[in-house]
Amino acid sequence: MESPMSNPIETLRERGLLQDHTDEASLVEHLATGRRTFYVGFDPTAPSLHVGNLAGLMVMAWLQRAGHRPIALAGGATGRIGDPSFRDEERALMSDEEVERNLEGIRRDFGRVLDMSDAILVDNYEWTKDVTVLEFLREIGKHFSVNQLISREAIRRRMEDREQGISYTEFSYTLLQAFDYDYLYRTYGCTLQGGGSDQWGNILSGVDLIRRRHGAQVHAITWPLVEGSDGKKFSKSAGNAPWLDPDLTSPFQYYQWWLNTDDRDVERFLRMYTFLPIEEIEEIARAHADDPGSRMGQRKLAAETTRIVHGDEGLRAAEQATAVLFGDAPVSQLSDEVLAMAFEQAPTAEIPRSELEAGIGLLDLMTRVGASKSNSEARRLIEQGGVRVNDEPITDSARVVGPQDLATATTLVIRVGKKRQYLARFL
RNA sequence: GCCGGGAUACCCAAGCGGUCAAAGGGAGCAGACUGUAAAUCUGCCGGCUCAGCCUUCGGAGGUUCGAAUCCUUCUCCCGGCACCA
Repeated sequence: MESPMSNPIETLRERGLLQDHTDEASLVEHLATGRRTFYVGFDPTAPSLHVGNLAGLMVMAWLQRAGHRPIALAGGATGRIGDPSFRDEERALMSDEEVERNLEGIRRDFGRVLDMSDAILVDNYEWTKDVTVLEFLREIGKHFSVNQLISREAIRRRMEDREQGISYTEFSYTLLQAFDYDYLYRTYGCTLQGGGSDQWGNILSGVDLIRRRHGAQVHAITWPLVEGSDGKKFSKSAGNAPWLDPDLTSPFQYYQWWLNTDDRDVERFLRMYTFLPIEEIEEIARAHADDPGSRMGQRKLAAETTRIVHGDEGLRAAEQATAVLFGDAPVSQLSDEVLAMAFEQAPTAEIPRSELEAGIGLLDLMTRVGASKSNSEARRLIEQGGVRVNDEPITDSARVVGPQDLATATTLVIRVGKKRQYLARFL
């Protein structure tokens, strides 16, 4: 923990974590003159947070380091509604069980990045579920002008889209979020809300609501929505954004994901996703530019981001697995123990030894290990020359593996392309 | 409730009786190049016991030698109108 900073806003700005904010002078002053409480909300739309949520966690961490108290809000209520902002489609409502299950995982994720001994964790379902419609309309709805709401870009876009439209439910989303801010203001003295830049409108709804109901000025900040230079690298739909939960994405896989960062994004991401001093980052960026082939920027980025989420232990495992699976040494020269370690980090399957003795079709094995979704896909990969067993390229899709193919006493490595590695262990 | 529009593979989107496992784009995957980059080029991209076969075009049924394409019906989405209050 660092000593409190007088101006965390400036820190966020130089970190590339600041997009919009309410009046800077009063916001800076506010943060400099006392320990404040702020909140950031997360929707429980998935069983874990992923790197797309990391910017928010980093902002929270910086503010926490500056001596302020974070409230992590899990959107159990709002998540049941669905935020229409900049979505082109009405979101499907999630079941209660699904929301509950997701909240569990998300709670754990906060602890990976924040110091939870000085943080508050809330679920807005708690204070929303018993509010009556009448009460809500009288106390909250009264303060909102529909004229204003429909002029908002996020909503207007949906209203103008003849194909989609917007339901009253989603239209009300911003009121609910404003209600959250109002509640946290009253209950915890929360005076700052942060969110991705798409949340700017929703956050301001809360700021306005609190001014109207309590005559108090509270604040808002947003950070930019992050995209890789190659487009939608961080979106879940791209299917490759790693989870923070090590059970869903191992530290090794997490590390590898960062290691594959585009050159153009390295410096920006070092600023956003690590706590390294700016000077050090600039130095790394310079060194990286001199010799991009060494990818020292990516290495540093991967190391730091992995450490933040998975700790020193996780980082060590990731680096060791990387050394093993991407090292120069033929896998057949590795010890069974070393491979077993990597085994913990890469996608794997355990298979009875007897099956190996009898001979297993490579297509079948690939599918079981997760290297392919189907035999057809496995066949294609082999025919395209993308598959190796240990270090041996395979071109025969009818190939059957047996005991002689083991790299070590119990393990065999299936490699697809240059980056994907799968282990099969025979016990 | 009525009228009209729509539902196609991961996403967008063609198709409108056979030549459709289904154009095109995006995403994704593999190969070449390389730095486990970027850009570019090439191939793949429903499944299978893979020169062939099987299952797909919201669900169910029907017409036809033959349907993603026609008919009936159901579900859901969108828009307009009406009704209720």
